[in-house]
Amino acid sequence: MRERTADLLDWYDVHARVMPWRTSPADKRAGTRPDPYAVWLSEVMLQQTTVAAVTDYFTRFTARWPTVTDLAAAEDGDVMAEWAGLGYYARARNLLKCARAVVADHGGSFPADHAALLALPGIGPYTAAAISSIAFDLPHAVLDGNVERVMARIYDEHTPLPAAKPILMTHTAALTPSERPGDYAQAVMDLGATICTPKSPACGICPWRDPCLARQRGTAPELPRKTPKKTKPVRHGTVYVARRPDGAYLLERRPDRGLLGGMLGWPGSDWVDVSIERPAGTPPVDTTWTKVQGEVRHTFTHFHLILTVMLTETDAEPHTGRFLTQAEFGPSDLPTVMRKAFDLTRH
DNA sequence: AAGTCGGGGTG
DNA sequence: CACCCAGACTT
Repeated sequence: MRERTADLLDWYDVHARVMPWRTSPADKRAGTRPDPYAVWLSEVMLQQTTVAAVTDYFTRFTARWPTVTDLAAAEDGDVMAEWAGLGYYARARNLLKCARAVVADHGGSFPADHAALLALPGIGPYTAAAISSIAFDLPHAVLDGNVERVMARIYDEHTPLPAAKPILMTHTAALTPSERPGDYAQAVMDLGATICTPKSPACGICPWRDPCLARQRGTAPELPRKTPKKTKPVRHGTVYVARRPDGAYLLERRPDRGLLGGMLGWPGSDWVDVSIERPAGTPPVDTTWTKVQGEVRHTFTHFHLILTVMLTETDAEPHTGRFLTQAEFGPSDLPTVMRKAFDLTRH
């Protein structure tokens, strides 16, 4: 299989997808080097997130903060607001920590060293290997969901994930070339995203069609095997949307730890598993509240949520949170579940 | 090893 | 509806 790496790189030379953060093989041959800041920022955004969802966020971030030094100097709230809607908000908090560590400890340049990268906040095994190989041409192997699927298929590996990870890592590490390790990594991921897809893989046009054991044995569509997941429970809660006559809204900053950490949100009850009656919590302002018609339905990683939305217009002093003026806040600054609650009040 | 942590696209 | 995704971090 080792000699097949060249076939994949040849395929990548022709079929590499164009992305705003990517340096094409042709540009690299002409002497262009990838920007480690762009590689890092894109790889963090791409953690468990699709290319389509990331593209606009990447463009806005690099326009607003062109270098890691610019980002390190940004206000926390501005970065969280710019990240709003992309999800996994710990990434945004760690993004700032990492940028500030690069400035404070590495002179404002990302270290060209796998161990040093791995020590930075928000950079785990995948992202450290991705930056090492893509930005610095260091021969480290990346193992993401795409690579797992491609390796499980070409080696017809039936051990279920995540137990199979070490085996699959051994396979892709053995295939990673000392020349163009970053292009190899991106090529396998492109292959997984466009040809070796989870369902109905396009084996007929795959550059690894001939050596692929799963294609030979007809097992490709059922690989990789995974240990079954638990079903998501349903939780209920209530949020309170208070609007002041001047158009300001009552919001609170959620604690850094936990769900939607560091993001703005509406005050409200805890979110609890299905109960006899829905949790109402304590209204943040003593006034008359009106139940908004309908409800908010939203699904997080490990539970479904149904929210009751209460609405009022008041200029009374709140017990919690702070009224943010129209200049200080827009609905796009909110995580999606909170934006859904806002939208419900506007119907 | 298992649980926490978003959101959108796909079938 | 469930599944998938260029995973990291905590316990």
